[in-house]
Amino acid sequence: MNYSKNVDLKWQKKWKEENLYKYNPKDKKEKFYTLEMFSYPSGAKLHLGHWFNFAPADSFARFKRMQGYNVFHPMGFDAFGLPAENYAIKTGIHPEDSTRKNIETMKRQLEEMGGSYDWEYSVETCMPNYYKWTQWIFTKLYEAGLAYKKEAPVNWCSSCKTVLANEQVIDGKCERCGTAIERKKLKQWFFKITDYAEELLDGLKDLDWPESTKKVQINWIGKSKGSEAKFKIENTDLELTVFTTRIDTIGGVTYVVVAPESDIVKKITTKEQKEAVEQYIQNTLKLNEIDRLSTEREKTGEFTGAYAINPVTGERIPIWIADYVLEDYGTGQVMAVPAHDERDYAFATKYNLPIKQVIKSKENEEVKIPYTEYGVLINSGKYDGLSSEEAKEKITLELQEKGLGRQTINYRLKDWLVSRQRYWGAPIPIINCEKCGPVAVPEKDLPVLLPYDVEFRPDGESPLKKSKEFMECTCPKCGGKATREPDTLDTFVCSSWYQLRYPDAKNDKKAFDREIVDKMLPADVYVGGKEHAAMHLIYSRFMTKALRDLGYLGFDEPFKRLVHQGMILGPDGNKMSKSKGNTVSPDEYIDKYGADVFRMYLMFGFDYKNGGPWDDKGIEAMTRYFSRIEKLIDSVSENEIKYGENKKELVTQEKDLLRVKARTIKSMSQDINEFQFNTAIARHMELLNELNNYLRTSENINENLVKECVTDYIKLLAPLAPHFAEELWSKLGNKESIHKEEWPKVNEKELNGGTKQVPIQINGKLKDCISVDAEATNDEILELIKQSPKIVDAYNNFEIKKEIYVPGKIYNLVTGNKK
RNA sequence: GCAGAUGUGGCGGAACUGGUAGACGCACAGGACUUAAAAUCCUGCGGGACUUAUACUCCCGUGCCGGUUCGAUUCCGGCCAUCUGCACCA
Repeated sequence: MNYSKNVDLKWQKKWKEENLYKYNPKDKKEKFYTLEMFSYPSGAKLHLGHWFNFAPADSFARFKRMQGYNVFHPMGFDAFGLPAENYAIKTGIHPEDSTRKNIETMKRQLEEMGGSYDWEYSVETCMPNYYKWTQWIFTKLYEAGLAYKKEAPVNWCSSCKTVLANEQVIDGKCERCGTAIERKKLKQWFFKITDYAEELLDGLKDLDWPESTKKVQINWIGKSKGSEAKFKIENTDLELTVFTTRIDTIGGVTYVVVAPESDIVKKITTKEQKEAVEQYIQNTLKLNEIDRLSTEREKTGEFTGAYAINPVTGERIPIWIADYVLEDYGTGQVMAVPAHDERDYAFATKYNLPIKQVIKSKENEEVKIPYTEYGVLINSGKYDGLSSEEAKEKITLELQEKGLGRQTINYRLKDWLVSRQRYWGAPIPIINCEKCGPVAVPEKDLPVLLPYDVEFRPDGESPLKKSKEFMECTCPKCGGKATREPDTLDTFVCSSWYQLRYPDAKNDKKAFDREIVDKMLPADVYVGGKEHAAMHLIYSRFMTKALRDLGYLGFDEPFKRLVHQGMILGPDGNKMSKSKGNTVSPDEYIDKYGADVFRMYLMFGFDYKNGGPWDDKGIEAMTRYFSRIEKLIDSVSENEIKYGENKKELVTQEKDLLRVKARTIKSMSQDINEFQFNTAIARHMELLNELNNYLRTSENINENLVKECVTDYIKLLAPLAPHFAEELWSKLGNKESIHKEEWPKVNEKELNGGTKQVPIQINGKLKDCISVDAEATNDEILELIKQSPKIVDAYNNFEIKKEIYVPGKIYNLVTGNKK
C-alpha cells in the first residue's frame, strides 16, 4: 500500500500553503458554527481521548463544508487550572511555561491529525488578551449585582495549610499528606446563577440536546413547589423558617431540625447542651455532602435545648441539629414529621421522639408508618377531613394571613462559587478599599495581570497575597491606599464564554462585537463529554443569559444542538489514568499507519456516542480497507479495466449498483449528521463491495457508470479520511482539492431502481422472502406474495384469521385451526 | 445515597417512527493461487434438533421475570448487573 504518514505530511503542507481551511466571514453561504469543547493542556501531548473526540468532529465539520455551508470550526485551549499548578508544585516548572509548551505541542498534533481549523480564530484562556475580557465580564456582573461575596465552607488541610479541591480529598483526607480535612468558612465570591433558575429550566425545552442531559440539568436545578413556615423560638425574638413540600403534615411536626453549621445554632443552644452540640458540629465538619445525604447511613443529631412554637397548632416542640440537613439547601431548617417522612421516622425512632400521625389513606385503609403518600388529614383540628391537596392550600393561606409563611418555590441549584485561593487562574478584578469597600477595576486598567514571579507553593495564603507588588494598589474611586483581591477565578468562568470569543478572537477593544456574535451564535453543534452535562453546560447557559440582559448580545442560548462523544477506556475496561498504568498513546499508531487509518479506525471500531475499552485488533483491517480502495483507484486511473461497449439501457445489475450508490449517499449523509460514523463507514464499505462485485461479474462493464460511482465513492471518503482521499483524488487526475468538492446528491430515481426484498411472515414468523422489482406497484407485489408456496399452503390448510399487509414492506398472515 | 445512562454472537458493533435480529468488520474454518508460506481473492460462520452428510424443515435466542400486540432488541411494569456525574478536576 502506498498510503502512509508521508501522504499526510505532503497534503498538510499543501493545505497550509493554500490556506485551505481559512474561514471567510464575508462568504455568502449559510453559516454553520460547529465546535468541540476545547481541551485542557494538562499533559504534554494529545491523548487517545482527544483523538476520539476531535477527529470525528473534524470529519463532521468537513462534511458540512462539502454540503455547502460556510463552516466555522475553531479550536482553542482551556489553559488555566489546577493540574498545571499541581505539576508546578511538584516539579518547580512554572505553570505558564509548561502550559505554553503543551499548547504548542498540541496545536502541532492537531494539525497532524488533519484538523481543519483556522488558527486565526483561537483562544487561550491564560493569555492576557483573553482573561482581560473574563475579568471585564466579572466587573459587569458585579456592577449588575450578579456577583457578590459571602461566607462558604472550603476543604482545609491544616498540615499543608491550603484549601483543597474535592478531587484532592480522598476518604476525607488530604491526598498529599493524609491529614484529615476540615471544613472551614471563608469569604468567597459567587455568581447569582439562581436568579436564572427558572429560565435555565424553561429554556431546555427548545434545545436539540440529548434528553438525558436535559434531565440532568432539570434535576440539578431541582425545582420544587412548597411552602415556608415560620416557627418562633421560645423565649427569644428569633424564628426558624422551614421549607416543606408537605405543609399538609404540619400538624404532625414533633421536632424541628437545623443544619449544624447554621449561625443560629450558637444563639439558641442552652448551657446544658452546649458541649454536646459543639462536639456534634465538629464531627459534622468532617463529613462531605454525599455522605451526609446518604439515606443508608444512620441518622445522628443533638438536642439544642431550645424549643419552637408550631405556627399552626401552637405546640411547643424541641429544636435539634442533625447532619442530614444541609445549610445551603432550602432554608437549612426543616420541620420533622416522623409519621410521614422516612428520614424523620428513622431519626425519631432512634432518639425516642414522638410520632404523630396526621394523614390517613383516602380509602381509609390501615397504613404503615411512615406513610408518605397523599391522603386525608386527621388529628389536625379544623383541617381534619380535608385532602392533602386542599389542606396545603388552606394551611398556606392561614400562615400567610398570620404573617408566618407563604407559598414558595425552592431550587436545589446553588449560586456559583467562583473564587479560588490559587495561583493559576485569572485574578479577580476587585480592589478592596478601606473607605469604599470592594471596587471593580475599571475597564481602562484591565487586565489585572497575573504576576509571573510568585511563590505558588501552598503555605496558608492565596498565592497572590504573598506578592506585595501585586497586592498594593490605589483605590480607583477615592485614590487612597488599597489592596487587590488575592483570589483567582474558577476556570469554569473562563470556559463559560469562550464560544463568544472565537468569532471575534482578535478584538482588542471589546470582549466581542455584538453584531458578529449575534450572527454567529448560537453555535449550531457543540460536541463534548457528558461529564459536563451539569456544570459547564449550565454555566455557559447562565453566562449567555446574563450577558444578554446586560445588553451585550441578542440571543438566549449558546448551543443549539449538543452531542456527547463516549469515552475510550483502557484495554482493561477502566478509565485511562496514569496511576492505573492503562493509558494508550496514539503516537505510535500514527507513525505506523498514518493519521487517516487511525481516524477511520476510531470512527469505525467504536460507537461515537458510547466509546468503549481500547482494542487495536481491528486496526489492521482498516489498513486492508485502504489498500482495497487504492487497488480500485489504481485500476481506474491506470486503465486496467476492460470496459464493454457503450450502451444506453442499464441492465438490472447496473440499476442495483446505482441503487446501492444512492442508498450509500443517503445513509452516509444521515449517519454523519447524527455522528454515527461507524455505520457511515460500513455503508461506504458496502459500496466498494458492490462495485468490486460488479467489476468481477459484469460481462459488459459500463465505463461511465464505473467512473461516476468511483468519483462519488471517493468524495464520500473525503471528510472521513482527508489526506488519503486527497491523494486518490489527485491520482484520478484532479488538480483542485477534493475538499472544495460538493457532497454527492441522492438521485431518487436511482434509489428506487433495481430490486428489493419483501419479507413474508406467518403468525409473525418469517417464512419466505420475495425479490420484487422496486418499481412494482403494491398490488403487483401482493399478487406475487399470494403465489408464495408457503402462503398457498397456509390458505389451503388453515383457517385464515387475519391478513396484515404493510404495502411494499411486510406481509403477515395469521392462521387459526387446521381445516 | 441521589441522579443519569448502558446491557444484542467468540469480539467491536448494526437494526428508520413496533415490521427479515446479528448490517459492516474482527477472529475462526474451508477453498483458489503458490514448490511452500505470506499477501490477495472466493465461500461459510448465533445455539440446538432432524439427517450418513448436504439441502430442506422445525425449535430456542437481544441481562432476568411478566404484560400489550398479528408482530417487541424497540412500548409498559418489576428485578439484576455494570458505567458515569454529584457543585474547588476540567
